[in-house]
Amino acid sequence: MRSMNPRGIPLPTVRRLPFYLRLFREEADKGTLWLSSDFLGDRLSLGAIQVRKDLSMVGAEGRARCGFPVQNTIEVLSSFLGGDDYADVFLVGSGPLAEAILFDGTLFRHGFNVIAVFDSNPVRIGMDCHGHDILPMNKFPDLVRRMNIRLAVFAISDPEDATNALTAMGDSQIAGVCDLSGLSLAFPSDVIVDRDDIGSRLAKIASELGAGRIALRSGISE
Amino acid sequence: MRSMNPRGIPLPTVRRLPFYLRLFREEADKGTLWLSSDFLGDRLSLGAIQVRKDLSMVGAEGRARCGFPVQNTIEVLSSFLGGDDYADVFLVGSGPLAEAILFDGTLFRHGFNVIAVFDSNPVRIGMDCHGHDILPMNKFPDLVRRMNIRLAVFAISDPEDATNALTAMGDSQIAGVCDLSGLSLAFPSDVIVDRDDIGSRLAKIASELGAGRIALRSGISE
DNA sequence: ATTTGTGAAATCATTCACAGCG
DNA sequence: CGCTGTGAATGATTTCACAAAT
Repeated sequence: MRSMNPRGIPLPTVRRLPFYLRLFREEADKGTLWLSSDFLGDRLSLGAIQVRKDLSMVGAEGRARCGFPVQNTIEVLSSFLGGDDYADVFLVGSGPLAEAILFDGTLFRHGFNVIAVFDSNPVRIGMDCHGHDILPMNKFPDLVRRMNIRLAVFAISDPEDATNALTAMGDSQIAGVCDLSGLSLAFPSDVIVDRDDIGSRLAKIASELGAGRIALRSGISE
Repeated sequence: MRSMNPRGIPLPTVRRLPFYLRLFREEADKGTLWLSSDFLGDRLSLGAIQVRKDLSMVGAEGRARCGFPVQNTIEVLSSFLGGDDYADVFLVGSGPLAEAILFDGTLFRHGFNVIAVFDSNPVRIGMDCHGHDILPMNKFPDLVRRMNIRLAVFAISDPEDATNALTAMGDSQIAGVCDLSGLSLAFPSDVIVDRDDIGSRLAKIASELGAGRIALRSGISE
């Protein structure tokens, strides 16, 4: 029953981990002591086997007939997710999208902290963005180095402001960026970029649905 | 469990398509006539081979020594992405996240239209959300059916409001949901749900950095 | 009787190697 | 040459089948 997988955890698994953690925490608040992979899978629209594989990857152990112990699994998951030095992030952008990110606390709930907010638009510098002073982009590289920040969220959707901000980031030592701008910005090639936008997600869902229709027509069930 | 799509196009490919389309359109505005897979790959942090494979999947054809014809490829891509009946979507939620989505026009730029905005919080009903009347959730199922809507974006992050909204959606015929709430909501099992939040994306990036992993060329990810 | 745990198999996606064309 | 096109190889992830555990 002792499985270990130190490193080499599938990326899709890593992305699901925060969801498990939150669900475990929710249930902990209700006083639940055990959660089965079946229950977790139902709630997260995943197969039970996938859930068990994922949890076994980070060393979480369950018990036959009971499921996974809530408190212990929370510890395993949160230490895996939060136990590194990637928890502090910079937010680039201070517009509606950036505000939404700060406002709804998604990052915070995942154990990430927005340490500072930057913008390339001179008009916004010095203004307040949910309790953060908006800093000019030219301070970005130096602060990244001095505060040892590795991750940034990029949330400027105006193409011109975005390009300016990108230029300012170019010289920095930032290691990873989550780009929500929906633009095709040419980040330096040594930066790990994770691009996303809602349009592309909807395109994906639409495509999956298209499949459903075909499957129905050809009588392939499931 | 996971179905294939109409033309057997890999889901990750489908998610990259909108990014190609946007880039082609940008370059079209500049008067560019041809784009090489090399150029596209650089801009999107993808390998050139991946770009060619993706484009060939939707039937876009390039020309040796030149690349892909800008106008024609735009037509191929946009007809593939927009040429179905999934372009109209409902937006569930009217808070900061929902406003951000409407404001920065990400959906619109990808060929999706937000047709109506709903909320489960009685206080918000009838208020204005970027030009849309906020409708009560109890109208959701009927309007889904009558307007033949298949996709919804779920953007309520308050757990109680979210749960109420979900209940109201339960009876509807909605086929796919892009859930931005970051909550673990139990959508009906016949609904295709695309769950994601920024926290989970950062966790993924952090993991790539930490494990010193491949990261061959990271890019638009699933 | 259920529910976890896991190697093996299947599925899915990316990258390679090289053919073909302008 | 430079660049596209694609079957084959590789790699990654999910699912299966069943053993082990309580």
